[in-house]
Amino acid sequence: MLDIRLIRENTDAVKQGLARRNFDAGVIDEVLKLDEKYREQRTRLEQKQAALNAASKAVGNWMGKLKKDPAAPVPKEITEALGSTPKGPDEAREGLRLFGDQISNIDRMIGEIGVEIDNRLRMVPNLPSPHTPVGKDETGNVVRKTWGEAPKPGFAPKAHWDLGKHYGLELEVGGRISGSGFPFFRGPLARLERALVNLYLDFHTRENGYTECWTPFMVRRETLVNSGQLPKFEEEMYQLGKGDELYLIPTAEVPLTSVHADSVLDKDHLPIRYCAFTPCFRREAGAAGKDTRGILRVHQFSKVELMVTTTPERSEEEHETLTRCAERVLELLELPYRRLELCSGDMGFGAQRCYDLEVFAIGVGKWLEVSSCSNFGDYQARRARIRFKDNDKQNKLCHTLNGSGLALPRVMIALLENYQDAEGRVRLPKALHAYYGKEVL
RNA sequence: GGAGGAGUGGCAGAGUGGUCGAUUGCGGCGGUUUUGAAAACCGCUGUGGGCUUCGGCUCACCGGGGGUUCGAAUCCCUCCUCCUCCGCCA
Repeated sequence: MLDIRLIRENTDAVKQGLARRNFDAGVIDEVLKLDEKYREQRTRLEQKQAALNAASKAVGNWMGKLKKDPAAPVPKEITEALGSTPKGPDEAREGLRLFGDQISNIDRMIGEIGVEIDNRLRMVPNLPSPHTPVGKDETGNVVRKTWGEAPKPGFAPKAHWDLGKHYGLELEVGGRISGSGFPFFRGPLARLERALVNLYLDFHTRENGYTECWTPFMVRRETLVNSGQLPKFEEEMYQLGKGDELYLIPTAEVPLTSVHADSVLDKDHLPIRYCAFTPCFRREAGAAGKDTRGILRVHQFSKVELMVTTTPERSEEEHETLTRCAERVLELLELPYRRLELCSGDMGFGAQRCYDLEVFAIGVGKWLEVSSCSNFGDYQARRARIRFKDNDKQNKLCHTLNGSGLALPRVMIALLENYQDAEGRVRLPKALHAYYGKEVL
């Protein structure tokens, strides 16, 4: 979430940033009003609390003295807290009890205001970086680079949903078992899935210095709040019932971001780079009917995720590096792609800057998003309390970044469609030969 | 699933109702000593928030939440996590 102090002190800049995201900044004024009230009451509470603490301490001393001298005077702390002089210790205790109740009431009220502020703040997206192009929606995205050429076969290329039938793409089976959007692969595609995962992980761990992680696929609600999926995207999430209160992860970003939640990291250990293979579960609630043929958009898919925790000074640089790591996978697979820089209006909730990688698949004739590389700045770190000890010995918030490296289904689509020949054979790129065990699918 | 035990500052580990935000050790920082280093000795060393005349003042935090009490690390309830043993099962 955003820094309340930033909102307080740079209100206009915050509002302008949010406006670039088409976010109604009205909630900012509400937050500011609540914040003012919060601080006002907090000061009041602390004064009373201090008086009570002093008086409570004095009670102990006083009782000790009373044992030796029944005429020991009432300590001034008690008189000050109560606003009057009690006749004896019993009256003092009774008075302090009431005083304490009063304090709890204020405390409760402050707590409620705090929750109100938090709830609102959690719904406010991150501010776009100054580098982020300004735009309303996906039409404002900017193509930063294009790599490779889409093959131009001398025949009409088939889409993967037709081609895939020969290689074990059995959507009806998945549908029967679980429902639509849960693909079932038998034989070649199942093996290709495994080959791709291995290639990705080997590449990122051996060449790019990422540490491989294996994470839980179900997480607590709190974990989703840390990385920003909740409370905003409740309807996207699969949740387990029967009192388990667990959610299926929509991406490995979720568990990976929480690895260092609530900790102060050693600056010398940064940046920390993790990669993890996990299945991802998404309801895709908002995207009904859009690009759903074949395995273009599914409820369960595999992905290798890259995640970096670093210092603010390094995050821009790490963002470029991370994006390059994802791009190089596409280059290894010799698939044509382009890098889009998302504009302010199209960026994900927590991102301050984001690149999407899209691969071109000739069967469907479309650019398909296979990776989204985001720099979250300190937005996630603030929620998850991920900090580092800086040279000046201050604890500061880390910056977090992540990106897919890569998502499987759409890469499979591109492999099938771009590498097909007139007879429907699919010749695999060199990098996959050893992993797949054959040169053709 | 059953029975026990434990969660305290960067780490280790005291503390069972008041003067404890917390003894001590290690680590870290600064200093004395030394040609330099080590050793020894001395001092400092948690986090988050509010107020501030920027000198400070103050509140909260001993796994999370709630309660008892004038007062809780300490007592009670509850949840979470870890460990040990038993059972069951990949």
